[in-house]
Amino acid sequence: MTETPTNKVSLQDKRSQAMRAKICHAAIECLDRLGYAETTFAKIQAKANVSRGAITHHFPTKQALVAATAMQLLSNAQGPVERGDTLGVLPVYDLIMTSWNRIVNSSGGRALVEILVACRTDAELYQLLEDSLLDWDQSNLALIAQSYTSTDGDREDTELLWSIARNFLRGLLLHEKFVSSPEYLTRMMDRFARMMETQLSVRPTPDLEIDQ
Amino acid sequence: MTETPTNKVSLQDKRSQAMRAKICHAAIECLDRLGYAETTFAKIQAKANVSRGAITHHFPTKQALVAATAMQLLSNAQGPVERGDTLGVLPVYDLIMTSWNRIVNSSGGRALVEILVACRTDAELYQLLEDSLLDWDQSNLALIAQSYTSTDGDREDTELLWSIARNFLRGLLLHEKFVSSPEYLTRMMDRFARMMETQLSVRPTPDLEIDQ
DNA sequence: ATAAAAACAGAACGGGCGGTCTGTAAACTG
DNA sequence: CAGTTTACAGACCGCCCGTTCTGTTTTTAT
Repeated sequence: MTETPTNKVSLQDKRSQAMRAKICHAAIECLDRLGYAETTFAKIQAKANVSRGAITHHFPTKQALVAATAMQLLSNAQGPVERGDTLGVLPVYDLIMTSWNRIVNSSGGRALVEILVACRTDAELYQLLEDSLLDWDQSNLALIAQSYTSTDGDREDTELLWSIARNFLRGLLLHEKFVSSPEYLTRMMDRFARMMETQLSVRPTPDLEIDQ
Repeated sequence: MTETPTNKVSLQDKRSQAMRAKICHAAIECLDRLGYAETTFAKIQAKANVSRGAITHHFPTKQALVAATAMQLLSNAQGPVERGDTLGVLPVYDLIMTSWNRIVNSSGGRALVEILVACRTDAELYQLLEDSLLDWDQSNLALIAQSYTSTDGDREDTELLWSIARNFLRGLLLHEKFVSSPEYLTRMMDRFARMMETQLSVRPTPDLEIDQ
């Protein structure tokens, strides 16, 4: 069934989704490069090369746009943790390093932090994102717990450790510009990853069913 | 001696400094409660109960005001790490807990994070604060290294560990609103503090000279 | 084919922002 | 005590922001 006769996704839906993705992509770049405050409709419009009406049509308010952008970022940030460059499960050390290099310290990761910070003081934005972020957190922890386990074998401890790692990496993002030298940041990452290695390990019996 | 003969600090200087402190204090509250973007001259003016002219007289631009606020926050955040409630040096576990409760997760700590985030994308603000923040970082690490030491006795390792702790606590601030329950946050703190306990310890020979 | 609805396009607008500018009182200087 | 400087006070302004509103084109339903 290559051709789906009863095409649920109409031509309009496709255009719509493409436009929304285009706008959100531009929003991510703006958030990363300009920060939340300077991320304005005009800037997004210019970067995405779309009209003003297109933006306001799809996103009635700025918070709605940012919330939609955040949700897209979350779904993007979900997968790559486990399947990095290699097909199998990464060693703990590499998991930390890859999370930093590919997820947190990326355009999307930095944009997400901007949004998280904005959520702290923007009640409307917070309300739009609260549920999604809690869900993401849960499923992200579950994903980790599938492939990794605390040395004491406790499921909750595994999740705690990974939560700690995530928060450390996010905090590192704020500190990055004020680190004395790039090498020092490398050493911090190395030290943290080595510390985590002593607490966390790859689950001895990997999942039998591996998708794709 | 109400009248100090060789008065280095003039009456003007006193008024000036008092006004600046008043404005910065209001700025801290605004940054904490409203975030950087919504922290505006008008809001600060209202919260501090001062005139608009007073603010613009002391701080030519918003960045200058925020930078001055940040410097005040840094000097406040420097001391309390070591001498918490007790007079002596805190155990590592308590050091972590106290740092969170009294420093990072305080009005000033949250304001500082807002400023750090703003620095990432505001070149002018970054330039004003770069040196001060690097200096603060150095002296903060030195302060810790005075009272604590890595289990392997290495000075640099001590600093790395404390840098890790600081970044974790800051990251936790971003995540705080999205934690599933307050107890979970407590458990994260406990888990992290216990992990740090295995790496860091109170220096066996405390400093002989203790100021004040 | 035709009507309705959705997807844009872009002008318009009120408000609040950061920054400037002028006026006044207090504090220093000689 | 005169004269200058500093510390405020508050009006003012241009700009840009988020939002709204009115067309125009494209898709969809009948």
